[in-house]
Order: sequence, then C-alpha cells, then structure tokens
Amino acid sequence: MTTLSDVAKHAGVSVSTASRVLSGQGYVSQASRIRVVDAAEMLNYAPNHMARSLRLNRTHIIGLVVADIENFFYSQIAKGVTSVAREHGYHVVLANSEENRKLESQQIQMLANLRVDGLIFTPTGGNRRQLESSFISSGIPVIQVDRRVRGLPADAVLADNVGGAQQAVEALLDAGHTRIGILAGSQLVTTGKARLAGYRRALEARGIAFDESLVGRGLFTRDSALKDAHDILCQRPRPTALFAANNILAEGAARALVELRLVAPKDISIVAFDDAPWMSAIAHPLTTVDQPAREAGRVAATLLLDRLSGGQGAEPQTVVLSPRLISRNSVGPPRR
Amino acid sequence: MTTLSDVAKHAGVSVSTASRVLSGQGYVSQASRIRVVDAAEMLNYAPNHMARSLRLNRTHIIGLVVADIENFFYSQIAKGVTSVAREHGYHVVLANSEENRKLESQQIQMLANLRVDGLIFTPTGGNRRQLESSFISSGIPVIQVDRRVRGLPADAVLADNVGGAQQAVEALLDAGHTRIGILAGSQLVTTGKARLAGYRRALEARGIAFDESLVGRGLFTRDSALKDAHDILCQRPRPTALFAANNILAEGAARALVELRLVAPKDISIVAFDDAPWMSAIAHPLTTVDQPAREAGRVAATLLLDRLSGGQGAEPQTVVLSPRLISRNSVGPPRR
DNA sequence: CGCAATCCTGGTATCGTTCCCACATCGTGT
DNA sequence: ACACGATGTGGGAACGATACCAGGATTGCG
Repeated sequence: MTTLSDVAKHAGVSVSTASRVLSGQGYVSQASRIRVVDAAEMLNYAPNHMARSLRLNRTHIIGLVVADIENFFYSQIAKGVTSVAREHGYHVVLANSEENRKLESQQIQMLANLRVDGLIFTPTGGNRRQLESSFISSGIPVIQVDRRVRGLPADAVLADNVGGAQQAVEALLDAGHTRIGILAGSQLVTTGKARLAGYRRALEARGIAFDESLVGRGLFTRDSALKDAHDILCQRPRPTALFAANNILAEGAARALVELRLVAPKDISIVAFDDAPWMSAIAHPLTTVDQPAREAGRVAATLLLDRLSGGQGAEPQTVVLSPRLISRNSVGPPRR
Repeated sequence: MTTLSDVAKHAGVSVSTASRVLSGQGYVSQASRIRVVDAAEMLNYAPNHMARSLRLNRTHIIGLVVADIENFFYSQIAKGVTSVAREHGYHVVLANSEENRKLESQQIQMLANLRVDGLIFTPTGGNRRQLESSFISSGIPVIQVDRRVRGLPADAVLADNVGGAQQAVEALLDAGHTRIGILAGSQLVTTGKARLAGYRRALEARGIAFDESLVGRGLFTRDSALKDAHDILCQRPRPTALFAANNILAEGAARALVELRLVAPKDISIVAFDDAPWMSAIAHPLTTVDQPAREAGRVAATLLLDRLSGGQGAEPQTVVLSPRLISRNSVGPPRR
C-alpha cells in the first residue's frame, strides 16, 4: 500500500505539501499541485482510513444494531441507512441484537470501542446506563429507530404505532367484526405495547369490551405467533378477525390459517402491521398497515449525519412517521 | 475517552507496562498487574481500535457486499457472516451493490481504503481487475458467496445451482409436466446461467425439446418476473408448470398467478429456488429447492477467518453446498 | 561467590495522517 | 526603501497503541 510519504517523495515535495494538495486546504502552487496529483494517480494512492481516523478523531463509521437483519422490516431499515451513509462517505457496521439485551450490550460495547461516530439502533429497551456512559455522555449521537428506551435522551424515529394499530383494527370493526383477536408480540418493547394500546383504543371507541383471551403476548417470532394464533382461533365461538402486530407475526398467523384450513376473507378476516412483498403476492392479498421502513432508515441516517456536522440543537428530537392502511383482500364481513 | 497513558499514569507505571498487562504478553509483576487492571477498570478504559489497527496493520473489520440486503436470501447470508464475525471479535461493514457493477466498484474501493482485513461478497461478475489489484495482490483474502467472478483467484462458497435447478424441474417432470416455463433471471450472473442450465439438463434427460419461448431472462426483480411470468403464462397452449429461479422471482410469479386467477397446484404447478418463510405460510405452500443461506454466510466467514489466521494453503478453495428439495403443495398433475 | 538465566521495567521508534509553526519569497501600497 | 500581507514550503509534534531494546533487579546453580 502506498502512503502519502511515497507520493510526496515521488512528486519531490514534502509530506505537508502533499497532504495540503490532497486535502485541498492551505496554499499550494499550481506546479506542486499538479505533480502531487499525478504522483498520487500513478501510485494509485488512497489515504489510510485508520491513520486519518486516529488523527482526526473521526472514524466515518456508524454503528447499526438491529433486532434481526433477516426480518424484512429491519433489512429495509438497513438499506435506508446504508444508502444514505454511502452517499455521504460513511461506512456502516452491522450487528444483530437478536432481541437479546445481553447481546445488545455486547454489540454496543464493541461499537463504542471501535469509536464509531454515531449509533443507530432498534433498542431492546435495556442498557440505558451503558448507552448514556458510552455514547451520550461522550457526545456521540445515538438515534433510536422503531422502538425507544425509556428515559434515554436521544433522537428517535418512530412510527405512530398506536394510531396505526387503531387504523388496522378499525378496518376490521368497519367490516362488522366485534370479536377480534390480536397477536401483540412481546410487551417488553414499545412497539408491542403501543400496538396493543391502539387495539384497545379502537375497541373502546366502539364500546366493545376488551377480552383478555383474545390477545397473544408471545415473542416476536413465527413459532410463537403460530402457537398464539392457534390458541386464539380455537376458541368457541371463534373470533371472526385477527390483527397481527407485525410482519413476522403475520407469517405465523398465515401459517395457522393454513393449518386450520381457514381462508381469508371468507372464513376469517385478517390485517397485519408492516407490509412485505409476499403479502400482496398471495391468493388473497393481505390488508396491512404499512410503515415506511426504508424511509425510517434514511431519516435516521440523515438525522445522525446532521448531528455529526453540528446541525440541530442539543435537544433530542423525535420524528414520527405515519403508517398508512393498504386495503387489499383479506377483510370481509364476519362469518355467520 | 481514557487512553492507555491515563491508565499507566493512574497505576504509577509506564505505558509499556500497562500495555503488557492489558495485552497479556511479556513479563509483568503481580503487583503492577493488579494496579493496572484496577486503574483500567476504574477509568473504564477501552483500547482505541483505530490506534491499534494503525499500529498492527490489522483492522479486525471485514467487508460484506451483498446484492440487496432486503432480499431474504442475502439477509440470511449477512446474518451468518455477522454472527461468526462477532464470535471472533470482528466487525462487519455492510454495503449493497444493488446488482450494479459501478456501485459495486465504488463500494469495494471504499472498503479497500478502509483497509478491511478481508472481503466477503456476492459478486455482480465484473470488477475483476479492481479486486485483484485492491485485494488479492495485497494479500487481503476475498471470499465469493453465491456467485463467482470468472477467473478471480479467490475462495468461493456456492450452491450446486445446476443440480438444484435440475432437481426442481425433475419434480415437475415427475408429476407429468412437459411444457415447463422458467423465470431464469439475469444471464449475466453465474446463478442465473447455472439454473437455466440445470433446467435444460433436466429436460434433455427426458428428451424434451428446449423451447425458447418458455424462458424469461429478465432481471432479478419482482416486476421483471411479473412481466415475464405474464408473457410465459399467456401463451396458448399455456405451460402447465413454472420454475422460478430464486425467491424474488417466485414472488413475481406468485403475483402473476393471482392476477391471472390461477391457483397452484390445481391450475398450474410451481417450484421455486430458495426458500423463504412466506412460502410455507400460504394456502398452497410452495415446493422449493432450499439452499442453506445462513450456513453459506457462516462458512464464508469461517473460511475468511481461517485465512486471516494463516490457515489454509495458497490455493483458492471452493465449497459447494447442496440445495435440497422441500416438497410442499404446489405441484400436481398437469391440467387437462 | 560469581555468572548466567530469568524476571521486570521504562524509553523510544513506529504506523500514516493532519495541523501548527517557522521561515522564505513574492507583490503592493505608502 | 520599508512594512506588511498574501503565498508557498518543509519540519515536527501530535493521535493511541505496540514492540523492540537496553538495562536493572532477582533468582538459581555450580
């Protein structure tokens, strides 16, 4: 690998001068400029990122921790983040928390040691003190996406989960359903809680009593959703509709329907939170409340980059993106 | 941020000694060891990754470039790579090539400048010279996953695409189909070519003539697949079966079936390459040829790490993973 | 008791940049 | 002619870690 000093030697100038022409600041004569540029080109010079980072105390790396990169929703976020980062010459190091606080803590520590310039993550909800001491208090900006950790003074990019869930459930109510099951997911994360809250709010607004036996509070996994959906759908009388609070839960729900030989919207109506390509590619395309995940990633990255270039005030900022209902073909009148 | 010299000062020893105890090599007295460890703990010391990298000429960062992180297949690879990396204390910087050679070239250049210790990527097929000059010739190991670039002397982790496609098509042939359409995807990448080859081979083995009008050679996108599927399925007589050469193409195909009001396996039989969770969560679960993508990521990362610790010979190695047929419920006898 | 091996330590160079400072050479205006 | 600003240049000190080297202290053994 060729270094700046190689270039300087080759161009017959000092390292200082070479540095000046390549960084484009300070006075340099036209003559030297040309010779340095030529030499750099000929030697195929590329600045050493590590050395530069060390000197400038800026790594141009941002950390991204998502719950599960295999989840379409998070991979969309990752895409949004990486593309904005690239446009601005930043690198993104990716880590999975697997929805596990211990693992999240470890990943965060590694990223702190790496001296990332900023952190974007979908919090599990824990590790607040660590985040404060390793990032916030050292002035390293942190952006929370999708979820938030209580009391953490950091920017957040969220969806209106309560409103979105409410919309979804209203679509069901509007079709005449009153016994509506919900796969709410883990109540330890803000999204799970908020979506269940939206569900309750929609019911309340229509004066329908909340029925604990209709809610599944399992993990955000297909298997857990499958089991919960079974439990909910095997009750008599069977609920006539089901709301799945995210795309993974929707997969579990869909699988349960197949196993129970139920087809939407004939036998049961179903609405999901989060959109995914397969939902519109099936025989009876799923009605969903879509949140712009890739956009969320882009917004998060933009917010972070703004912070890094000194923009924005000191106050943590929260951006709320509005989910929107996409009506397809999984909602009909209640059976019988 | 506290530095090693802070720790040393606090412990009343020299930087050298502090370094020795923390890196665990060289002679250190029990007394100094304890004092340094205590000081480090108290000051919450974490070594500066950049300084260390600069000195050691080892970044402990590996680059990962995938075609599209939103594609479930690639996100599985990413998960495999990141988890192995984490287990060994490596960081992964993620980039998307978007199936675009220009973009891939840019990303690769950025990673080279970052001085990653190694590169794992799903090649578009181009940029061979750049890869050779920026990585191979500097001794930076490169692992190709899923695809390969012709003539690049680098390790590769591949699926048996010809065999897998052949298996898929045979499942269709075994059910009695003779007019089988294929969404083959871009013929510019090795997977696209190989899967088409497997298709042809399966037909030949049964003495069935290859019919150009039954093959779609569009891009690896849903929209392109949708269009190609339409073209193929609107022919008279209509082909009785369809093979989609990857999971995205399968989504496009599924959408086309919905639009044409065709349901598998009654009206048409369908088999896909690559598995995805939704495929088993639909009314008529898709029969697929599954390739172990996460495993491929793990293998690639392991191979890379081996190379980094000086293992393996100089010869580039190729690992071939076997896809396996998962029979579900999208294949039946030909209609009429 | 002497000498070598072992243990322990601090000083210093180094990785490749950037940036500050000193110094030299120009003009240009008074 | 002199001062002073604008240009242009190179030297050298950082950034934070590691590693080599020299030298002092301690031990072991004949």
